[in-house]
Amino acid sequence: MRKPEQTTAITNSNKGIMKLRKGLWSPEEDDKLMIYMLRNGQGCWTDIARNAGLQRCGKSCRLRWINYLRPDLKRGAFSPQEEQLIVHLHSILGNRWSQIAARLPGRTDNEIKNFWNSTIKKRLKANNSVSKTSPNNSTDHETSSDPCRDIIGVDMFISMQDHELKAMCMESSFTSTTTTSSSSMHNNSMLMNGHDHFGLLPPVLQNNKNNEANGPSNLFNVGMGGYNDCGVFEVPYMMGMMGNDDITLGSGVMDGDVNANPTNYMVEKKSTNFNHHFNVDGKVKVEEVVGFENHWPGESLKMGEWDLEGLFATIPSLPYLDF
DNA sequence: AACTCTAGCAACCGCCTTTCA
DNA sequence: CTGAAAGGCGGTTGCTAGAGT
Repeated sequence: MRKPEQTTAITNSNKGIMKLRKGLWSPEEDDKLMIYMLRNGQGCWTDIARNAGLQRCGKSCRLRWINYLRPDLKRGAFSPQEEQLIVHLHSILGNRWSQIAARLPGRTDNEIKNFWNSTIKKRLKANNSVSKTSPNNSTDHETSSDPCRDIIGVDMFISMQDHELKAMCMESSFTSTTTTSSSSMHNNSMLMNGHDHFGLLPPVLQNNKNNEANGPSNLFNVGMGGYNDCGVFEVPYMMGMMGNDDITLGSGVMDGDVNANPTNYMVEKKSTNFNHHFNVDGKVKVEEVVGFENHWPGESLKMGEWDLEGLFATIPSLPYLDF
C-alpha cells in the first residue's frame, strides 16, 4: 500500500503544473470516482480523472475502479472451487492473470495474481519439499505433467470432476457472454437448462448467497438476463448489499421480447450507504452501473468482459461448452 | 507490553499494444 | 505511415494487521 499523501507534479497543457496524488485512495476520492462512473459511465480515463475532480492519473483511476470500486466485484476469500479453477486455468494459461480473471466472475487479475503469489505458490513450495523428503510420493502424480497436482495436491485436484468444472464454467459464462449478444445469451441459457440455475435463485443471487459464508459483501452484484426453462426471459437482478438493505432488488420476468433490453431497470437507492463509504442520491440505472449503456445488444461489455468462446476455441482441455 | 515476523493485498512501475490524429 | 497518447497487463513494492515470541 502507498501513502495517500504522495504527490507527483506533472505538466498539463491546459492547466499548467498539476499535482497528481499517489498512494492509497481516500474515501472521498472513492466517492468522487464512483459517483462519476455511475453517472457518466466508462470513457477516457484521463478525462474521468479530470472531470471527477480527482488529482489522479487516468491509469490510477482505472486501476481503482477495476480492482476495487467496480460494482460487480465479488468480495471475500476464494472458494475451493474458485481455487481449483484458478489452478487449472493457470496450468493452461500461465501467468495471464487477466485471462484467468475473465473466467472468474467478480474477481480481478490483481486479486488472482496476489492470491497465486501469496497462497498457491507457497503451497507449491510446501508440496515440493514434501515430495522431496517423502519417498512415498514418487507416484505417478509426481511425474504428471499437470502442475495443478503439484500445487494443490493430487487428491484435491482429482476430486474436482469434469462436470463440476464444467458447471463452474457455465455459471461463470452466464454473466459474461450474455452481454455480447442476445443469441449468445440464448445459447448460454440453453446450457443452463438442467442445471437448476433458474431454480430458487438466479445465478448471481446464488453467487451472493454462497458468498455470505465469506462475510458480508458491501457491493451489489449485477447480472444479466437469460431464458428460464419455460422459455421466459428473466431480467437482471440487482443484489442488495448484504445486511444493509441499501439497494432495492430489481428483478422481474419479461415475456416474449427477445431483444428487450434487460438492463433497463431502475434501482432505487434506499439509503446513502452505498459502498463502504459511498454516498449517492437518487436512482441509478443498471446500465450506468455496469458501464455498458449503448452496448446492448450486440456490443461487447467494457467491464468484466468474458471471452469464453475464445477460451474454448483455444483451450482444448476445456471442451465442455458447445458453442 | 514490546518487538519481530509474515501474510495479504493495494497500488505503482514499466513495458507492450492499441488507438487516433 | 508515423508518432503520441491511452489502455492493458504482469511484475514488483511496501504498508498494514495479526500472529508469534
